[in-house]
Amino acid sequence: MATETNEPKEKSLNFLEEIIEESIAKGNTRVQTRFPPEPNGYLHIGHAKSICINFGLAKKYGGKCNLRFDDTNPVKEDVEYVDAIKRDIKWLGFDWAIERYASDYFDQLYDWAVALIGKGLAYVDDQTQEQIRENRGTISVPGTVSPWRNRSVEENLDLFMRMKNGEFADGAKVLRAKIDMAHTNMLFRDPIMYRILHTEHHRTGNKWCIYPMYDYAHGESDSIEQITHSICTLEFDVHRPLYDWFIQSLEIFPSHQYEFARLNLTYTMMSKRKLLKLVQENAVMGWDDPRMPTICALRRKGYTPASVRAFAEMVGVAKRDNIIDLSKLEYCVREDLNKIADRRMAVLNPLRVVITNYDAQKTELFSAVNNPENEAAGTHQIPFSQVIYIERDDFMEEPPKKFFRLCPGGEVRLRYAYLIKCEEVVKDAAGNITELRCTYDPMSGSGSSSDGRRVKGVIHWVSAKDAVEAEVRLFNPLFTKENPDDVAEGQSWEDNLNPDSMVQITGYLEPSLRETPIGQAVQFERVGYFCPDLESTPEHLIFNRTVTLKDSWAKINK
RNA sequence: UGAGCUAUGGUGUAACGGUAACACAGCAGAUUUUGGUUCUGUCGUUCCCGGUUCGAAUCCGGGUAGCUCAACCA
Repeated sequence: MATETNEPKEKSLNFLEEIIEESIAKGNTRVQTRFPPEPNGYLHIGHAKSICINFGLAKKYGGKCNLRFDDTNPVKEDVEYVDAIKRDIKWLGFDWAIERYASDYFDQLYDWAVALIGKGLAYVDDQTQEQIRENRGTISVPGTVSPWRNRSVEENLDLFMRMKNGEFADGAKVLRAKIDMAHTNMLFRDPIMYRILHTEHHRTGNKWCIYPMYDYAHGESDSIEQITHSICTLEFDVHRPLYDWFIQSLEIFPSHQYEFARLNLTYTMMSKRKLLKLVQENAVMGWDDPRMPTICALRRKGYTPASVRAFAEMVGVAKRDNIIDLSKLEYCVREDLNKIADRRMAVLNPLRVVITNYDAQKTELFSAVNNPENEAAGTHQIPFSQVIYIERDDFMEEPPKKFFRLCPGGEVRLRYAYLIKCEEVVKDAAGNITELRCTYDPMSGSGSSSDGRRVKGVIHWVSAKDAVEAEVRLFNPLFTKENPDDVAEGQSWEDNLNPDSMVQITGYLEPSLRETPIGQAVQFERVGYFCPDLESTPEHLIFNRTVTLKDSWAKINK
């Protein structure tokens, strides 16, 4: 009886899940991943994808995901970033098995370097940075061997120890792996393992003046933590052979690296280095400026963690370069907010309306549902009086044929309140509309009308004397270029900055909006989703636009 | 001009030799106390050329295009 078509369709696996399931099939049932940020900046939506992948995979296969800070370069790193990163991961809804730092492994890493020297696989090089660069060759021409490459094990051991002891200045010497200066993979041309940096480290202080490079530290850290699946982005693909080389040379736990394509979003800059520059040059208000793609900025704008997770799920995981429509992210946010956000009325571009046959002294309260999609959300009261504001866009003196809202002689429903009819348009000397004079149907309060007529147009409004004035910020993409990361040579991001990325206006809000908690988005009817800003106070409300509604009425104008 | 990675609708992601699917965007319509939400319909010669096969997005050969790599960054 049960037909095949009714069977729930099995969700297909992404390539990482396939790799894991294959290894499980071979008997390797343990799954251990890690999320390894460098604490040199704030996490952004691209990291959110990586977090969802790493924590998601671990959860799906009954494994664990570690948080490991890749803090091998003290000149760029800071505890400020460590704290922010932890906060953002938690906000996204994930928790790590253990928290580690590459710097926890500095002693072990040093011992392993000594072992590699002992095996004749590493040597101390006295060449200058420039000489090393020149002798590395290029992509098509082989490198040149260092004159120091054949030092004895004893001499290397002695020199490396003295490097550690602080006998040499920054840049005087480096420790290099001895591999192949003619290798087609540039990373195999005797990669640098340690450099001298007389810099205080945010965790180890002044204990070390030599610091391991990424290639030497990362795989080993994975190995120490017995990571089974070390997942990173595509640009690390060329590093994998070196990752394997160190692990094999050291004969330690064989972690493996797998690469996926990083997330790109239209009109969004994703390069951490460039984002830092935006902050440093005050092009934005800070890392959590609502125009930034950082997780803390999304939080400030009122995005929900669930919507970001849904987005990560929706974009999938693959190995080809991609650029995802920003509309996809916004869809995920709206989808979530549609279900949970309360509706409120707010007028952002006010037009004064006087209801001539309504008692000037009177105030009525109308009951409005908080969320038509969720009855349990309840209702709230909205004051109504003789003078109200409506949206300027909701009135047209000469309406096109399919315009359903207010026009001279026309009638609309004020949401939750009366039907009103426009009797007169008041203009100033310059011909600008300054006020509408309308009459209302006293019998139309509960959704009915005195004679059973119905109108097609329903508009939002606020009572002028009860309205709360608030700063409302409308955010648009920071960049006009579809892919701002991809700037031409010699061109800077400034050329692509959108001058209208932030528009600040004064809005008139219904009084209940005073009680909206910071960071919680509500829907302003027909306008979009907004949430109170961090800097909002009861005396001075600031609302940020979270995301717009689908703007289907705009096309009626064109 | 070396090596590696990747090619499926406007954008993403599936299909694992058997009639190319899902989502977003777009377009059209229905419902609606907001034109939102919800619902329905619609949109493709799988980068190219050749081969294997009854049958190819999938396998093989050869092209082409895009991306990555020449920090004492990660």
